[in-house]
Amino acid sequence: MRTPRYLFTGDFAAFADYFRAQPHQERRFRKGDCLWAPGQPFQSLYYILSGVAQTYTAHENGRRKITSFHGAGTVFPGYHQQDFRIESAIVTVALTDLHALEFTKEQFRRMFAENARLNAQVVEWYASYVNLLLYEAAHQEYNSTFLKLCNLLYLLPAQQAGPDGCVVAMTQDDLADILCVSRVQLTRGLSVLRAEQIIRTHRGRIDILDRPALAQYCSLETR
Amino acid sequence: MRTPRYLFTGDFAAFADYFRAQPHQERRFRKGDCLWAPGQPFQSLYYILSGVAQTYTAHENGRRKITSFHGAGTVFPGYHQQDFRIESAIVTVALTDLHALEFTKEQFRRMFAENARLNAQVVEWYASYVNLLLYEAAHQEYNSTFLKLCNLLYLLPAQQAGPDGCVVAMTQDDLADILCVSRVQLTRGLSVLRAEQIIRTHRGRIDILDRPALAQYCSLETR
DNA sequence: CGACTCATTGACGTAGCTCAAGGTATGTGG
DNA sequence: CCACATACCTTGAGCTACGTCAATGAGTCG
Repeated sequence: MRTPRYLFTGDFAAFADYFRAQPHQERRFRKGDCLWAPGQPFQSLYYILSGVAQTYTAHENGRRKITSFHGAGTVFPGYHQQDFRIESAIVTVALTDLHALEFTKEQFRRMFAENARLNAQVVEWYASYVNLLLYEAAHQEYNSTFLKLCNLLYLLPAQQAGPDGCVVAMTQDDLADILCVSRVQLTRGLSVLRAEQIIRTHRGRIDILDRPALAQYCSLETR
Repeated sequence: MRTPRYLFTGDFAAFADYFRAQPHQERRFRKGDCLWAPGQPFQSLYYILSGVAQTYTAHENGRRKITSFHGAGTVFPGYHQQDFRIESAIVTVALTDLHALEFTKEQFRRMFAENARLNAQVVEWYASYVNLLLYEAAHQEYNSTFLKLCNLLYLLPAQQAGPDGCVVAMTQDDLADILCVSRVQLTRGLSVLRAEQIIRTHRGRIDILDRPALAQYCSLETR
């Protein structure tokens, strides 16, 4: 049974050749670029060939919530026809140089209509995104900051995880923006884990030294 | 541009005859029944003919988060093939007597594969659910309890809203479980709105007397 | 080597939680 | 129709987790 993931990669890898053969525009973004101008509903979809992007929602009070990360072999944002109010607050920014194929909604609609395997995969991708959001809205919501943090550190490197020695390469500011907690409170949680030799902290990076011990702190829903 | 909705109705109304003509099992639930035994991943999907169901996620600490409501003309849960860990914590309970068509995942898969209009609608439904969850996880997360409450009261009757005189028929306990706040704190918010003649409170019911005044309190994302 | 970003820790204020007590509708059985 | 039980609602008091503000230290880069 699948646990939530924050980094999406490879979901649409099987469609790489198909996508290249369809009408599209090839796009290259520099580290730090936005994939589209913020402030309006989605116009286009991107199939990422290489690089990683980060998606966050800007709040009118100035804060932001980082929702997810999107790497090679995935399509973002999710395909749909309706326009939602909240889309104008969603920003997707390249964390590295990024190479992608851009499709208009209409181009994607045509592929969706003609390719049954593709539309089945779109639905699976949505289900997976709903799973992440449900985990955050329904489960993490009731957890203390410290438990939220342990859960996040456990889930983030899940796809690459060995028994020990995995790495979370992210600033504490960004971790705080994923959990919607203050950077200060996040640091306090990290110091507890550091004191117990479960993690080592660095500038822009956290090493997870003892994943089994970390798992002990996590909620049942997470392990 | 669409704002989030908590009550899903009619999304699949156009498919009523189609669903009836496909292999299924007809089911009737009494008020208070669960649509499926909690504790395992989804096995079946339900097309609701009449009645309303409530979906919530049980937290291991004993609390629960009410996610959404599902009325006539909708399918729940969303169709997909993967099994997610969190599904075992999701409960859907009939709030009224309820009449539905039950489909196995396999039966639904066949309809999904053969009916292009249906699979397009499944995607639109998912997009709409993601919109609700993003609103809660990314926007409401940063709002104070009072602002959360105003936003909720504004959105709940949105589909039936006249300029004034609409009604939220729900106990304060349930409202608190939607927002993941304590019942006590919710009551305090209601007393503020009551003092300003914006609402009137009753047992199991809230009348919204002055919707424009309520809107003044809501966040930009909500109006 | 200076400037900038990122990380850490302490002091303090407050929103929201828990506990507790009492009030008010609604339903039920005699 | 009344007595009683059972929700549901309201308000107060005290505690605490977490946010803000502030000062300082530690990596990294041009």
